[in-house]
Amino acid sequence: MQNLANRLQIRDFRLVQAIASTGQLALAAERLAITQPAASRMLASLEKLIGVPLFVRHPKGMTPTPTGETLARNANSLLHGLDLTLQETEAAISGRAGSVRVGSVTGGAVGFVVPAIQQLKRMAEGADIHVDVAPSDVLIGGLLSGDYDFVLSRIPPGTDARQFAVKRGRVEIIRFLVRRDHPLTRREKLTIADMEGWEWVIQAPHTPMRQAVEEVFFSSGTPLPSEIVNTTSLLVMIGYLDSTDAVAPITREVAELVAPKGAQGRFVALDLDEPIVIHPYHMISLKSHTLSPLATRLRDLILDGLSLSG
Amino acid sequence: MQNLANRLQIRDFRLVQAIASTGQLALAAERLAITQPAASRMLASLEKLIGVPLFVRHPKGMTPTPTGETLARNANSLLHGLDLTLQETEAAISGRAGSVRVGSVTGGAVGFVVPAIQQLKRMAEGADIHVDVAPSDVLIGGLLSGDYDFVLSRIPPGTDARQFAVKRGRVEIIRFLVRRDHPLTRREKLTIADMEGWEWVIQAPHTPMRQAVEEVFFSSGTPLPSEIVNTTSLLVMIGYLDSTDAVAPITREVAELVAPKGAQGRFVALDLDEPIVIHPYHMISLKSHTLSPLATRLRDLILDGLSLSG
DNA sequence: AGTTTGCATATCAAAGTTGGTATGCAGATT
DNA sequence: AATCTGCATACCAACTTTGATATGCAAACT
Repeated sequence: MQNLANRLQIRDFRLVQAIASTGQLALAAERLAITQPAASRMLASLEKLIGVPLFVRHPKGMTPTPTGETLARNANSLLHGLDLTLQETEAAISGRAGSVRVGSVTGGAVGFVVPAIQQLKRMAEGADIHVDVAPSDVLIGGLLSGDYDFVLSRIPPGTDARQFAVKRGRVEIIRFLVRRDHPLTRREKLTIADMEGWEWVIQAPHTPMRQAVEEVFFSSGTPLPSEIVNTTSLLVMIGYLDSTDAVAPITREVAELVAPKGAQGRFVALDLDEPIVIHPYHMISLKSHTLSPLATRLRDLILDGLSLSG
Repeated sequence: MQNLANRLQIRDFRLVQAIASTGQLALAAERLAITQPAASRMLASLEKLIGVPLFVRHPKGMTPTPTGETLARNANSLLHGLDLTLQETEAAISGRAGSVRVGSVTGGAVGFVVPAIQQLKRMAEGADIHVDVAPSDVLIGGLLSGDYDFVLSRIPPGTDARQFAVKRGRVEIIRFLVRRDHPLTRREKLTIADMEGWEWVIQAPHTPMRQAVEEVFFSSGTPLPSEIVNTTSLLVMIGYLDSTDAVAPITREVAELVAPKGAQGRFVALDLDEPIVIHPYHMISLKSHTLSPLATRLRDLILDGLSLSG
C-alpha cells in the first residue's frame, strides 16, 4: 500500500471525484481539460494500480463501486485539504497576522483554558481567541495540521512525540454523571460492581477516558455494558442522561460545572469508592512552530494556572 | 493558484515534510530513497513553482521559512489524509461492515438525535452509534469526507447542494445564556439594545448562529461587543459564563436542558422580546452514498421526530 | 433498422521527467 | 591550513508520461 501511495497522483483524485459527481467519463474528462480516451486510460491505469474496479460501466455512464465511493469521498476531503493548504501557503507568503487557536481535553478546558482566557482578556482587549474541546487524537491531529497553536492533550500511542514540545502533566479523575433520580444515587458507597448493567454514554473507543474506565471494569471482573452510545458531545450526554438511566463518565472539572455538590440540579455526579484516574494530559506544541505573541501569552497563563494548582 | 494545485505532487509534500522534520536535505533524500542532488533539484523546482523560498539554507542544514512551515504542517495533514484514504479504500475492498455515524447542530442533537437513539436502542441492542455535535461547515465537511452517514445541518454558502439528498427543514430559535446573578436577569423585557456592551461567548464567525445574532444587532443599530471568545464547546461556554458577565447565544433546545425554566440552576436563559430565528437546518445525506440498514433506521426515526413536532 | 451515445483500444507524437555520478562552493571543525 | 560537511549545479542516460486522433464496440433511443 505504501508503494501505491507513492504512485498515486493528485489528478487521480480529481478524476475519481469528477466521475463520481458527474456520472460520466466524458464529462469528467471535460472537467480535467483532457479528452475522453485520455480519461479512460487514466481510470484504467488507476484501477490497475489499486487492484479493483472503481466504477461500473453502464451504457449511459458509470456508477461507483463501494471502493470507488470510498475513494471518491476521500478524494473530496484530500482535494479540499489541498485547497486549504494552498490558501494557507498564500496567507503565509503575504504575512497575514494570526489569532490564537487552542484545543483542549474537557478537564483542561474548564480548569485552565477558560480562566486563562479571562485573564488574557483583561490584558489584551479585542484579542481573537478560538477554543475547541475534543478528544486527544483529534487535538493532536489538529495540532499537526496547523489547526491549533497548542493543545492541552495526551499524546496518542503511535505518535512520534519527538516533534512536540511537552510541558507539565496533569491527571484527570473520573466521576459518573447520572440524572437526579437515578437508582445509583441512593447508594452510600459506590463500587465498580454497582455500575454493572447500566447503559453508558461515553467517548469513542481508544480515547483515554474510555480506556481508563474499561480498564477498571476489566480489573474488577465487571462486564462492560452491552448498550453504549459513543459521543464526545457534552450536550448529547446530558440530553441522553436526562431521560434514561444511562451513566456518563466525566472529569471532575466538568462534573463541578454541570452538577456541583450541594446544588439541586437535574444531574448528580457520583464518586466511586476508589477513584478512576486518567493518565496525564500536557501542554503540547510543535517544536518547529513559532507561537505568535498572543498565543505565547495565553500559553504562559495556562502554564501558570497549572503550576499554581499542583 | 489553481494551476499550482495541478502541478504539485504527493512527493513534493513528502519532501517538504521530510526536510522539515530532519532539518537536512541529505536525510530527507534518504527518506525518499533518492540522492541528495535529486532532492536539491526537487526542492528548487517546488520553490520556483510556489514562488518563494520554503527553507533557509545553513552550513549545517536547513530551517523552514514561515511559508515552508505552513506548507510542512499542511503536508503532514494531507499525507495523513492520504494514509486514511488508502486504509479506507482497503477496508472497502475487503467489505468490512460499518456502524452509524451522525453529526448534528446543537438543537437537532438535543431535540431529535438523542430521542431517536433511545428508540433505536430499544429495537437494536448492541447497535454501534457515534454522535458528534459541531457547526454546519464542519458537519458538511465531515459528510463529504465520509466521516458521517448523514447530518442534521445547514448547507454552507458556496457548497454545491446538488450532491445532497435534503429533507425537512427546521428553524432554531436563540436564547441567551447567562449566569444566575447576571444584571440582565433583573430586566422584565429584554431588547437588543439591552444587550449592548456585554461580552460574548459564541461560535466562530460565519456560522449561522453567529450570523443571525450579528444581523439582528446590525438591524437595530446596536454595536457588536469588542470582547468575544470564539468556541463551539458548550463546556467552555458555561465555564466562561460561570465566572464572568458574558452572554452566550444558544438554541432553545440547549437552553431547556442547561437552564430549564423554573429550575434553580447556576444559569438562566433569557428571551428577547422579539425572538432571533436561525434559518433552517435539514436532514442531509449524500445522494451517492448508500446507507447501512442501521443508519437507515436511525435516519427514519429522526425524520419521524421532525414530522411529529411540526 | 438506423442512429446516437458513451466507454475502450490502437496508434502516434512530443517532449518532459527523473535520477544517477561528478564536481563545485561555502562555512564549520579540527 | 587542511579537512569535513551539506547544499547546488552540470552533464548524461533512460525511458515514461501524456494526450491527441481515429476507430471499434455495445446498449439505448427513435
